[in-house]
Amino acid sequence: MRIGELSRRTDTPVRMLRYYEEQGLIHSERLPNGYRSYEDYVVDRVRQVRGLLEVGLPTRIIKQILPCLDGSRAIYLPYVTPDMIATLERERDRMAEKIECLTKNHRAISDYLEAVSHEIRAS
Amino acid sequence: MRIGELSRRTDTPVRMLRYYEEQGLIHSERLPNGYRSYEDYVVDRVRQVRGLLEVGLPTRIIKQILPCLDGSRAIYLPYVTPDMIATLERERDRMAEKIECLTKNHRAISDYLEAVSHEIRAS
DNA sequence: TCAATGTATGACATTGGTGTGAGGGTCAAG
DNA sequence: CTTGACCCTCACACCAATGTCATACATTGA
Repeated sequence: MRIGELSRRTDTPVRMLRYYEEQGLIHSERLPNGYRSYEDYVVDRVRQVRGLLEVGLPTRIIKQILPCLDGSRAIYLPYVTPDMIATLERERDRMAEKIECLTKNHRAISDYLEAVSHEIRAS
Repeated sequence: MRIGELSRRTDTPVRMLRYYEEQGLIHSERLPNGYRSYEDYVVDRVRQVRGLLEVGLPTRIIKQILPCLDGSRAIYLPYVTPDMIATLERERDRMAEKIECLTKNHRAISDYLEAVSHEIRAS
């Protein structure tokens, strides 16, 4: 598919798709006329990238961890450096912290909204 | 306590503490000499603010939801506008999405690291 | 008293993710 | 052949969070 369709299917500005490519997060072939052409799987990848960006990971880190999140991972095992492992462990721990933070605040907001809705019903 | 101690206890640059105050996220009294003076509870608040910033919430939103996360919340109930409720619901839902995304990727990284460590032990 | 440390304000710079627009090709439908 | 929709690259602008620096006052200990 071309960039417009990818943009629609991922609800992502075309500008950003080019940017993600520039940052090495997604890949495209080129049609004879120079247009970018994407494989289907890129749709999912873009969604994943956007999710990770939303939770505060910079593209630099996303680029590093993406290959490990790709399903058929056995291929990558031989290439893993200790450095890479350290990065992954760090990010894994940071993610755990974030999950904890989000969960706590999510519950607090939910409880609050719950209380408010009771209040309204009572008045 | 003064700003230096707060900085140490929250592991936050002094610069940022002043910024958070400017954004209305924390509050300080002033000592006779003009120095900022903080209550103990501000330590926790700063940590909460940093956590929320880390997971991608902008200060504008944090400022809105913080009052609802303060424990003694009954006081705030009468002041809640429908507008505010809408904001809270939106943020609650966005948080849920983020938790899902993080959980998924956290597990993927964990699994990957697990696989790698087995590989290493086997070789 | 002097030096060191902490604090205040204000200004400017940087960074990363975005928005936006200029200027120009491609191509299919009318 | 022209129009309109889509694509290209490049450049400049923007915003929020953060870093850094300059200048100056306060406090404390040698």
